[in-house]
Amino acid sequence: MTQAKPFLHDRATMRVTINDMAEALGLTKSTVSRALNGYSDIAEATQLRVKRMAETLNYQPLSHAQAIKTGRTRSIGLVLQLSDHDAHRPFLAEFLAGVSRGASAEGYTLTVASADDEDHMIATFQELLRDRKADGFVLPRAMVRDKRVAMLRDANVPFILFGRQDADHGCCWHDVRGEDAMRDAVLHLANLGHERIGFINGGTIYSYAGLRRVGFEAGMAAANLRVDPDLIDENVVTVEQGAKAAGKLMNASDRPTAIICAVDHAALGVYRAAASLGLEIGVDLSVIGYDGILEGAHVQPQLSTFAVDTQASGSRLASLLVRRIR
Amino acid sequence: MTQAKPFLHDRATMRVTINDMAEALGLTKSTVSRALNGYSDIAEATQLRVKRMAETLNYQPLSHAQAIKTGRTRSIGLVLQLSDHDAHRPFLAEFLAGVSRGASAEGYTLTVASADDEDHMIATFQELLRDRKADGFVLPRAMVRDKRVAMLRDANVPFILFGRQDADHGCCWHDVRGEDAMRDAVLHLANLGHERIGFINGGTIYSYAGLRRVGFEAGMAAANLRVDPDLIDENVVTVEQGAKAAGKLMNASDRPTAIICAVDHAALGVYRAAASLGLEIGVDLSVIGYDGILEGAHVQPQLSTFAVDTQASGSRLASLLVRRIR
DNA sequence: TTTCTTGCCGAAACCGGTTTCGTAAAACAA
DNA sequence: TTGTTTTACGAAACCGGTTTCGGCAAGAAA
Repeated sequence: MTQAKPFLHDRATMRVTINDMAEALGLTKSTVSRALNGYSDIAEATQLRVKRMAETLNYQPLSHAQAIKTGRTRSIGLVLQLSDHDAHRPFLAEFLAGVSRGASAEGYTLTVASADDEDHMIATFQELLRDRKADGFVLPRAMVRDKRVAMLRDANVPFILFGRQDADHGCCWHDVRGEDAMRDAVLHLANLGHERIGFINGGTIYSYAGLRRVGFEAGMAAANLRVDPDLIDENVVTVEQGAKAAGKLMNASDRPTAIICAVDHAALGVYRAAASLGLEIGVDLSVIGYDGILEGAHVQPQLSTFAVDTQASGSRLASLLVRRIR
Repeated sequence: MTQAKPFLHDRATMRVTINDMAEALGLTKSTVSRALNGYSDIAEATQLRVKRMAETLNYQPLSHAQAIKTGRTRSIGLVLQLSDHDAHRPFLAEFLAGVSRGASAEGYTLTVASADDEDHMIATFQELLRDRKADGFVLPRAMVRDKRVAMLRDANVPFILFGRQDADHGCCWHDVRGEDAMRDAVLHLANLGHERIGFINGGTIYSYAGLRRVGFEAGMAAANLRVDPDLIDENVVTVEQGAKAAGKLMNASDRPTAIICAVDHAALGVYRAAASLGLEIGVDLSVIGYDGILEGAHVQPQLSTFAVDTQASGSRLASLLVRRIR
């Protein structure tokens, strides 16, 4: 009259536990555990037998059951900065998709949190760590002086930056070489005969801005062109700011014939400014952006830009981080 | 010669455990646990004492330590559909930020995964459940026939839809009333004297499309206007599709003087089509969109649209789900 | 008073893993 | 053959919680 496991299908079609494994193999769970973790005091043959059984039974140890002893959850964390009104939001989706896919390819999951400001972000990190919600972190949008980096390094927590951290900070990063793009943009324009080339940079608190400026200057040097400080503006990331910056540049005694923008949204602002000045893009003024935002395809003429595969970067980042954690 | 807790600050500044609590209070950990969980067999006074101590010691039970017994991790899941090439990606960032903030306000965390297609998505759900990575799910972009809903309901897992599920499915949802917006749009245009009003709807596999069509038709009825099938197109979500659809509508024997789009990107397509037909938006043809995408502000004339607070929705959704889980 | 409840808490088992320790059998040395 | 290492596994403790069960003391009923 015994009823076998009544609510078997209630939620998650009843997991296979390590005890099931032990029973099926005629071993103790300690042996099973050590076999799966490759301890050397378990016979090679036994390890194989156990692993094969895990395969057929589709056994996967419960990550948080392990976590209580090991401290590691097999999950990586990512904290969104809400107040960050930068124009890059659209990419965040791509990026997250990439990170999550990269993580899951490594058997990890992605935990996403959000913070209002920098201090709240630090607190969020600490909470996540205290509650063991993340073994390591992906830090999008590396900054020149990055509080997150300082905190995590002090706490000895693995992390990886997206966008470089300058110089000797000795932490791990992955990035797309935006400076090369800037350099190529300059050379391309120079080849077309442009000599007065302006540069509208992004937010200088972020590492990428410094790098892209270096790239721009390198291009100018390579093309034997003088860098005119009047033709450079920084900290512009929105369309509005871009329009304003373009207005300033076009006000220079010797107008630029081309403008390179570190950020596509700024480039769209240049379009707008050009329109109000009665200038035709592509004729009176050339513009090159960077990012590959969708809006760029819907303006006339289509914006020349460098498309970046954010998703691939995210995925890459995740697997690098996981390897770092191990 | 004993060294007290050597690596105390190694990672997460050493958590307070339930044992610390028990010791500090002079109680057993079982009493502490039950006190915190409000068991009635613990004296009121004791419960208070324990809770206060938890406050001062900043004690928070480790969610995955609880999970191993209770099965619940205090985390909600969200699976991204990667193949979903819809134009709404930009909103995903907002949405995620909202969900994560809503979750953390309830003491929950957000686990994000991704899937390539619908089948993979189901598998992802099951894996997440099997590994107890999520106690419940937020399902963005409700579909008319939603496999996710079927699966999760069968498995008896709590979830909540964003965008409605039609009729009697008896599952929980939260949404923004897009149909009212469509209705208002029609009435607004009718007030301006428009009689030939076209409607370009979104993807009919999603619930929102049906609703918005209903809203459009309601508006037409309220304005005493006839709905002309030739002035309706569906399943258009990209700019390109929008341009094509607009071309079709403008080819009708009796051209529309206004077009309402269920999706902003489609509206941008209408702009494009109008340009190639030599029509001026706002003069020869009126357009109203829905979503409030940023690009809408950068076209001439600015797109009339309904801005949606996706982040607030996400946050709302998360707290509703958490309450459902409890 | 004695007995029966009831209230309140401790002891102990348990969840699904990991890790330390001990030990029988096998392998090697003497 | 005997003594000594290894090898390979089992037993048991542990991680940080939850939950069942049992029992003592105080209050109520007899």
